[in-house]
Amino acid sequence: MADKKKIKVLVVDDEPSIVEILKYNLQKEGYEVATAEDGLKGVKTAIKFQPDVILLDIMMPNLDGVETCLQIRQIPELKHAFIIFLTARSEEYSEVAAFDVGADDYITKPIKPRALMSRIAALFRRDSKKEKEKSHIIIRNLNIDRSSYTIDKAGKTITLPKKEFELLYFLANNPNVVFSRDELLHNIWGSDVFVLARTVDVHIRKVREKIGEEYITTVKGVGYKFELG
Amino acid sequence: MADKKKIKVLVVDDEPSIVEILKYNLQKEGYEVATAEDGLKGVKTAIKFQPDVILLDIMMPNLDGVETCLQIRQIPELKHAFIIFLTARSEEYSEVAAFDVGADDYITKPIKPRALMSRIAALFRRDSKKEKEKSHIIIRNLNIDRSSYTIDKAGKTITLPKKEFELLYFLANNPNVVFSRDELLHNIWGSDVFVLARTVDVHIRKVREKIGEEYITTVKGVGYKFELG
DNA sequence: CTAAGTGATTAACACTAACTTAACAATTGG
DNA sequence: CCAATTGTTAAGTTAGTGTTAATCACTTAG
Repeated sequence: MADKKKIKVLVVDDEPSIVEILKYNLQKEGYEVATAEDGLKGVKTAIKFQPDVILLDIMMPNLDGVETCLQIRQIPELKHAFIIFLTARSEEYSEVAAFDVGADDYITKPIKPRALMSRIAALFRRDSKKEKEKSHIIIRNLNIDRSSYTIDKAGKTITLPKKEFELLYFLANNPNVVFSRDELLHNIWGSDVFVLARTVDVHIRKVREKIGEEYITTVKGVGYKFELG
Repeated sequence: MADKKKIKVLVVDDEPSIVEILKYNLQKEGYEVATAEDGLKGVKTAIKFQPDVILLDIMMPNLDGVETCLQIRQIPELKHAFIIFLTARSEEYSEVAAFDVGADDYITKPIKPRALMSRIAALFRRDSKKEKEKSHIIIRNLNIDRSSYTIDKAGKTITLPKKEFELLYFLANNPNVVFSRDELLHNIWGSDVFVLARTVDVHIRKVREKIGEEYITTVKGVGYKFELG
């Protein structure tokens, strides 16, 4: 949950309807979207926008997809952007040419938004197994297990709701460090969520209720910390 | 699962003679073989060919083995491919770097084809053993049998449809680990199928209906897990 | 070939835990 | 002692899940 950073997608297509459909769906999924209507503008926009993913129509005025891709691949900052071609039909020619110029994937029209969304999501999915292995803290007599959202304490297993768990997990990961309510909100809720700072208090209260009062201490005027020793 | 299907091996090396030797030997052993002459082409070929094993020369033009490996590991469909590095001499550096970027094994030149063949074979023997051992799980009072898609519970035998069974089977194989709907979709449905995440809910519902409510628990905002204890 | 059946997926609506807010009580430190 | 800060409780709201049913794709029986 730490990476709240929005993934940027650039859509380059000369058909406004397709651009709109893609833009709508991408934004709905939480991506930051920029668009361009031809290859030339696509390259310019890419330089400024620094996208993580570029969707390129093959057939466009000014610069076609293949040429555009070539140019984009010249730009050092965009070398590692993921380029996906959109092709009208599965022309064997296009497919081969696309990979030759450095495309990473291609999709044939008509585009099924859901399939495309899930394909893009897959690109950025982290290896969940590895993540899960790392996510286990043993501190004092608590056994905090991220993979199951549970706390083991003296043989008893307690399951916490998401926010409560994240809160305890975050504090336990940084023991003896005091965090203000705002810092906690920023780290756990994310930077684009606006809730009252005192909401934290209520969650602290519930965590204390469930695991005991002796772990999280209040530093008046500052915030909370996980107590070691 | 893919017992009968040919195992696909991709050889990436810039020395044609080595490529030929490996190709010949691999084909003789019954593998399906593709080749590429540098890292860049290797990545592209890997995407199309979807190999199970990738043999990567460390020193190559365009992209060296380490970089190639990194790129390949980015691709979701190739995350679980076995990557074996081929190194000129046993350079300490190479070995460390190779494993750091996600290599599964490495072999020093000069290559002895027979040794390599048996090592590749071993990879899949190991894997298939795991599969076989786990084709039958006994957990809590459930007796989950993959070969017949049935669950035995207190003497009663319940047969589940495929998806429902796979879902229960997967969760039971990783007890106490919470999986998001997306993770379940990718692990059970596969990475190239696009269904709504909430489809999982319906299957969960049906499994619960058939085996009882006490096994699979919901972690709200996260996903589902198989409950132990 | 059609009918009936099974399973998968989607969509719609119902429901509830979790989250947020607000209001008031308790406590802390100056 | 009093102002500020935090604790606590409870009520309101929402997001997430449960559940049912309709639809679709496939298979099977007649």
